[in-house]
Amino acid sequence: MAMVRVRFAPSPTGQPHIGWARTALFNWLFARRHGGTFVLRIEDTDQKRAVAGAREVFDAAFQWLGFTYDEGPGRDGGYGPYLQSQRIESHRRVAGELLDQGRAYPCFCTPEEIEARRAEDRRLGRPPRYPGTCRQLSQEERRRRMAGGEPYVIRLLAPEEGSIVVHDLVRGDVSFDLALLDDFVLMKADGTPTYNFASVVDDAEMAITHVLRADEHLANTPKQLILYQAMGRTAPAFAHVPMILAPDRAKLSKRHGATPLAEFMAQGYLPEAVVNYLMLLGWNPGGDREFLTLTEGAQLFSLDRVQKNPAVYDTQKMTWINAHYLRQLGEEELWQRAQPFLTARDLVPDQPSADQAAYAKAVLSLMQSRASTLVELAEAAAVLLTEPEEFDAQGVHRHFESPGAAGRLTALADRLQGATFDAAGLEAAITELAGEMGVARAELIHPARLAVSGRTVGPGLFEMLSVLGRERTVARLRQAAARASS
RNA sequence: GACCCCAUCGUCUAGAGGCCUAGGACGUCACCCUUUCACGGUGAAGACCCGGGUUCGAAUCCCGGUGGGGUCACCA
Repeated sequence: MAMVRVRFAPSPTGQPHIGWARTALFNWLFARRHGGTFVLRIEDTDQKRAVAGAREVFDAAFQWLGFTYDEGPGRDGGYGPYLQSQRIESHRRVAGELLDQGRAYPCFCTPEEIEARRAEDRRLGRPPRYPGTCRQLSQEERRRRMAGGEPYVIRLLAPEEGSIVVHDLVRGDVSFDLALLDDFVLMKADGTPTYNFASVVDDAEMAITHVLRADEHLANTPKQLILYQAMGRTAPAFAHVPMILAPDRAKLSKRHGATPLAEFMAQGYLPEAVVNYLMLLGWNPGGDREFLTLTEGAQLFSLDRVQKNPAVYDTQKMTWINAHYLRQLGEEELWQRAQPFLTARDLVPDQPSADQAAYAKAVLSLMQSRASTLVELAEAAAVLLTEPEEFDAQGVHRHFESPGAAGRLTALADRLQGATFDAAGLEAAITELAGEMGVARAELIHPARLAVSGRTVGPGLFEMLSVLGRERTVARLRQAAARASS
């Protein structure tokens, strides 16, 4: 295979979301797998909807995801410009050539006329189709009206019969009836290109070899194919990957289910987990693998294992994958990742001292297997990082309001004052005290957990106390004793 | 509505005519581990959309239905 060049061509509108990331990812994986180039092109043709700063937003998204484009805005590979709006000269030139060759023609119909016609078609149950009014115009009339400054669009002179086959790398051959294609618009009256036209000109000029995009574009492909024919250029290969659907099976949209990446970031998802999940949504390397890194994916990716049917995305599974990656982080790494979430909640200062950092790390490790996201981790860590304020109501009833509760807590505080503060030492001390008092260990353990954390659930008590340290432990026990029943 | 795509547990999927008594994972439910909660372990429930063919044999091939999705712009 010749040098593979793929492109990801988002419009600058809105936030990068889950579908955005999946399409970018598949393109990147394909490029890597074949030693090719992954190009980013921003389709900002529609200036009305252009959003300033899109490039920075995209770069931030790529940086978070952990992979990025080889060529694109600010990363010239000799096939620029990478902003579609900057290729306007080419769009006009090619449109002019098509006009000169008689493969396209100016159309002076007004939008109102077209719309009326379309409404009529719909009413009669006919496929809406441009009737070809301006097809018949003589060269003289065209020249005259164009020179006269009458507004016009440029339409492709599309073939009227026959069929065209898309050789799709995921779906196989898909045939379309050309009689159903009308003379679609190439250049709008304002002199800017339409999507199908700009996209084709750009792909051709950028020497794109494979177009991997979402399934929703499959129906556009015959238009693009006849455009390549009209331009006398070889079309790239196409591969339409299945769409990602919202949990209710509806198409993802800004308003519906297309969760922005920024939100996953804010919710404390790890990018490697999101990427792992996305990679396996609509593709799999065969077998039972659930965990895959970008590097592994880049070695294994192949279009013939891309699914044909759309995939509903399910946050539960992504959360599970996230929890898996979270548990695998070492203490230092965990701290690095969690720190922003801790400082955002004022659980550690912006510039923690060595002691504060060490304590936070120990707490994080303690909570690591009990959280699925960094947000959950921070919330779990808060229990030990701050003084307990609220105590679990049922726990209070059971452990603080039982007869002798205060006495047990005080006795425990007294005993732990002089205990060795590691898990083994604490266990020995508590076991011994329970024996002396003639109560089950649990009679001390449960009230103690509630006393130091305010919760009835959490890490093993001995580990928790050893992390908490003597001072905090004893203080919290005494405070709890004060409010418990004697 | 027309055109196109698709169809395996609730979800993601394995499955390329006999290996399928349809496998795995998430989720759900039990049990084990245990000082609680997680983690981990074990197990259970849970699917080939329907109907016709083809074949000795079909989840796998063909046809038809049904269902879901997409596209039908001077949006991208």
